[in-house]
Amino acid sequence: MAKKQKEFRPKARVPRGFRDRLGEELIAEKAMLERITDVYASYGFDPLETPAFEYTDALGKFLPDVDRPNQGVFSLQDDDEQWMSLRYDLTAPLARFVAENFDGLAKPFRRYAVGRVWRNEKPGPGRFREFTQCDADSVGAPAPHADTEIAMMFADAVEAAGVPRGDYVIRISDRKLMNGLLDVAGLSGEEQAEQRLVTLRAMDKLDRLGEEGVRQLLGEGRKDESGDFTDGAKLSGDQADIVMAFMAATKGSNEETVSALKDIIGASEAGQAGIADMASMAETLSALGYDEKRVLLDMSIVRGLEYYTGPVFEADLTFEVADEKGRPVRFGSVGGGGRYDDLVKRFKGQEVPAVGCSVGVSRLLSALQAREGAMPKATGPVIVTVFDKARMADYQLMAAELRSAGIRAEVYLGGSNFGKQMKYADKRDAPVAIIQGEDERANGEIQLKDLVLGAKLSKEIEDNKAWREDQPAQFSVPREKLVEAVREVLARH
RNA sequence: GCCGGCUUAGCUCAGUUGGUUAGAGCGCUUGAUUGUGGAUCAAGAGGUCCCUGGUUCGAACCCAGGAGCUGGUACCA
Repeated sequence: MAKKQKEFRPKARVPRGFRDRLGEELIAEKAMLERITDVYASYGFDPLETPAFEYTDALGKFLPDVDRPNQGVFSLQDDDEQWMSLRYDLTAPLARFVAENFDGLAKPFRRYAVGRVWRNEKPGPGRFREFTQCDADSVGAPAPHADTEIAMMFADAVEAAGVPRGDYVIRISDRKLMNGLLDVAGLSGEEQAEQRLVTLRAMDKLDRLGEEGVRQLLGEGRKDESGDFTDGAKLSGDQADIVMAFMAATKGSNEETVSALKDIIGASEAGQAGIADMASMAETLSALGYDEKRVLLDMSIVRGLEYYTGPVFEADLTFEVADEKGRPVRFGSVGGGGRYDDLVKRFKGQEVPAVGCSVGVSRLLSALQAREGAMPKATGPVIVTVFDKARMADYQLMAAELRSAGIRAEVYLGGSNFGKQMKYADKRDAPVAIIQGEDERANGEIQLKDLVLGAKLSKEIEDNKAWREDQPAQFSVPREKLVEAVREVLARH
């Protein structure tokens, strides 16, 4: 490299599907997480934290193969050649933890967890490759009572997160009901595995595609708006009728839904078991005051296909919001959960029943934000302006006094003149600026500028000169009254 | 993954039927105001016109490939 090369400048950019977050959003999310985990804790769940990485085989089905080691998950090979992956949810790590520490844990083991998870897939609106989940799970408790508790707590958590009652609904179905349906529809044979999958996926799309779209997917297939064709399940007309009737068993009342289900899939053994669990859950929930407005049996809920073995839940927002271009946005699911009796078995060989729920915090937060418009700006710190750098200690002392009184405060440490310092305070959303120049110091005083009031008054500003001379939002107080005066101004707004 | 649209200043976008110095609004910087943010006025900075290759005397514009964004769809533990 004798020749001088053009200096390499990396492009400053965030990776696809990831994002930077700051200020108000983080503060709001932290508060939301705290409210949710308070609910979990109040039900007797304890916190657990597990690492971001797990050995890939512990995580489950995504064993990296030579061709696509990162399909769905982010994976890398440790220096001992073992594959590790970033966790894609908090449930698989829980199963690993329980299996690893099984003998020492009180069963049922009840834990909640907050953590980031990563998925290596196409990002979309409101879908990122890194996001935060907030889960609670009971391990070692069989259906249906633990499931009922989770459903109830799930509703409480969504409400605590800030969704008013009536603006969400927890929809519940049961994997056993679906097995019953597949029995009755004659789809339980070995060779029909593929058809079963396609059928369940089609059912999951009822809310989005409507009856007509789902019927197409149950039959030959469906062409979407972009002209892309999706292969269908190729069911016969009779089979499709049964599936549609199953979903139509979803009534406004859980009791009616249960009774309608008996007619459709009561003939199947698996179906009966599912119906019994649903009936028990619905009855208990209703006795506890969780009626259909909060918890609704809904036969179109499918959720992930891999590990659920019993009841499955989904939390849906029922209000509509518009995006910044005025188009309606469907937020849909902001969390889910269900029963997974076989997850720990993968490690232990021994069946360990488990059930849990998960709130997608970032999604929920952006939904609430979209509805309520921009979040109220967080108030910035009090800014102590600097006139004379030689007297920095005086300014720092003022800030220190404010801090020990519990008020956020910072001394301006940039290099700019006084006008710029005011601009800085403005941009930081500071409520108050503290000013002490030569004159104030000589009198043992400081000036307080009420920036919030000033902003309000400035709406009527016409003559900048008069404005500057009057300084209506500014007043002097004795130096020793600093904290008291700031408190007073803060209390105004 | 598949199908479409888009990519020009920090942001929102105009423009060029292929021709010399590529524009606006907002924002930013500086000044009018050596000690006062938000109004007003003035000046200024800021662009590999997404990347690579091709066609052409000449490409930001046309063509091909790629990337990113976006909408739909598929998958989603």
